[in-house]
Amino acid sequence: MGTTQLETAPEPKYWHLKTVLSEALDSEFAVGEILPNERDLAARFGVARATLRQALEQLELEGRLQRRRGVGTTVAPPRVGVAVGSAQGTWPGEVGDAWQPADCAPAVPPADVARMLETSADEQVHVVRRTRVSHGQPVAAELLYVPASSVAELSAIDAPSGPARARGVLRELHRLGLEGQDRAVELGSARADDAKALDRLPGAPVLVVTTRFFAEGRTAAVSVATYRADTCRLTFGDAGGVEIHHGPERQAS
Amino acid sequence: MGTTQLETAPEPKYWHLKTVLSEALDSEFAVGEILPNERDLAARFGVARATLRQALEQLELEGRLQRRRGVGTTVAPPRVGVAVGSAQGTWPGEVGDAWQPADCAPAVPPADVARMLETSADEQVHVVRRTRVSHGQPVAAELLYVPASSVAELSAIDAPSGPARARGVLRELHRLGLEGQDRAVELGSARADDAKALDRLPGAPVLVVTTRFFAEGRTAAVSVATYRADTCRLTFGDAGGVEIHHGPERQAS
DNA sequence: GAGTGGTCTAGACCACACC
DNA sequence: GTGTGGTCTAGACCACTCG
Repeated sequence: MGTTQLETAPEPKYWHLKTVLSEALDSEFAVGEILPNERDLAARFGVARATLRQALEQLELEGRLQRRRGVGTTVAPPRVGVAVGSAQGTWPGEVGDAWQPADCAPAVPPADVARMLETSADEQVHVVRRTRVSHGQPVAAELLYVPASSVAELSAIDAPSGPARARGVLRELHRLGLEGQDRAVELGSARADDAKALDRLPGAPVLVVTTRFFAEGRTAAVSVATYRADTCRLTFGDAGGVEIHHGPERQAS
Repeated sequence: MGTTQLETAPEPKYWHLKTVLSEALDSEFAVGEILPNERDLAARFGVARATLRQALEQLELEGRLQRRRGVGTTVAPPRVGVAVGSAQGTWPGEVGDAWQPADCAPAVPPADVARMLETSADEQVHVVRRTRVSHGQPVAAELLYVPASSVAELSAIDAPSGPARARGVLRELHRLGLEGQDRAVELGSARADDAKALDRLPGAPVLVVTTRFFAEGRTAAVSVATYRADTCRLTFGDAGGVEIHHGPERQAS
């Protein structure tokens, strides 16, 4: 019989589906447009809904789609560039930083943070909650851990918690001379409280930026900021925040 | 593994399962240890395999587990800190960089890269492939795009492609004075070729680091590096690569 | 070959947004 | 209400690793 061409195509359906959808997004849909619902799309492509969802999940992970329960699936705008700090470093709350202090309360930090702060395992520190908004959307939630030793002059008259306390802690922190900082980025999944602040479901993928602030020869504060991974592109360096637009195509080739 | 009752829980099963498993990993398993297989685990927790898998996927995303087809699910070691470049910036291939040049070939860059390089949409550039190894494991794959105008003196005698060509392109690049660089980090999913280099399945979550190198008043080269998101923590700043341990890690039990 | 994780199906019900 | 995405089930078969 004729030579049958080597098939060699164990490419998963959802992967192929993702490619097809990705190309359709580029050519046939505008940003913000609503896609057909998952049941219709699955039927149209002749696959089970679960398979279709696997493709959609990948596209959402890459920031191409946005899905909202009760609403539908929409085409996401390009990721926004979010400046994550200049090389020289600044204290949280100094002029020009994009964070909005929300609250402050004493708490025992997680073990890994306590290790960086060199506090004992059960020692309370000031925890300042802040959020960051870009283009009208919340993009990040932060917990800033400040040991009492870093804000020794903090007025005992101020309220023990609340936004006023948060401002007081930041103000006292600025009295220290910032000697340097250290940053790390990794992938994580949103805890319930962060998910709420970011308007996502728990478990949503986030970029976790851990910053250590050095002053007086030790770690004076630690910031753990969680950014929405679907909508954010973190930018570093002197030109941080500059417009580097990624086209509709970045991964497929 | 006691049967938790506590209804009134709009908390999804897989989420609760993830919490239970996470705590079990902290207290009952050592790094590298093999977990029971998915069918047994699902039966033990009284859920469908798909639900159990949803919990495992999250834990893998957080770098707690490693799953390999045909082998099993193992407890992952803590993420390795990978230095992603100092603030002052260096050219790719200068002394001390952790990349291994693998290959070089001419190709037309993706549209977004072409935009940064300010080359025309169909103009070929040198594409240097490099890989990065840490602790014996491949952690990143890179494509470095170098327009011909940045390496004008490149000897026409050299081979048009291959490792020797890669070294030649890097050498010529160093003749330019590096004026600055610009970096962005975002979440992506591994293309087929990157997945192979990283020993992962296509679609695996990766951290994409895009670096723009400036020289002579323009963008002299662009690097797109994809890091394994499950095993890597990207570190920035002067103390890059320093040990900052995250998470409840357990060495042995 | 046996055992593993990866893919896929065809249903079901739930939580949420909007009318 | 209706319609959406989110969760869950109980199977099936495939691709891979290893003895």
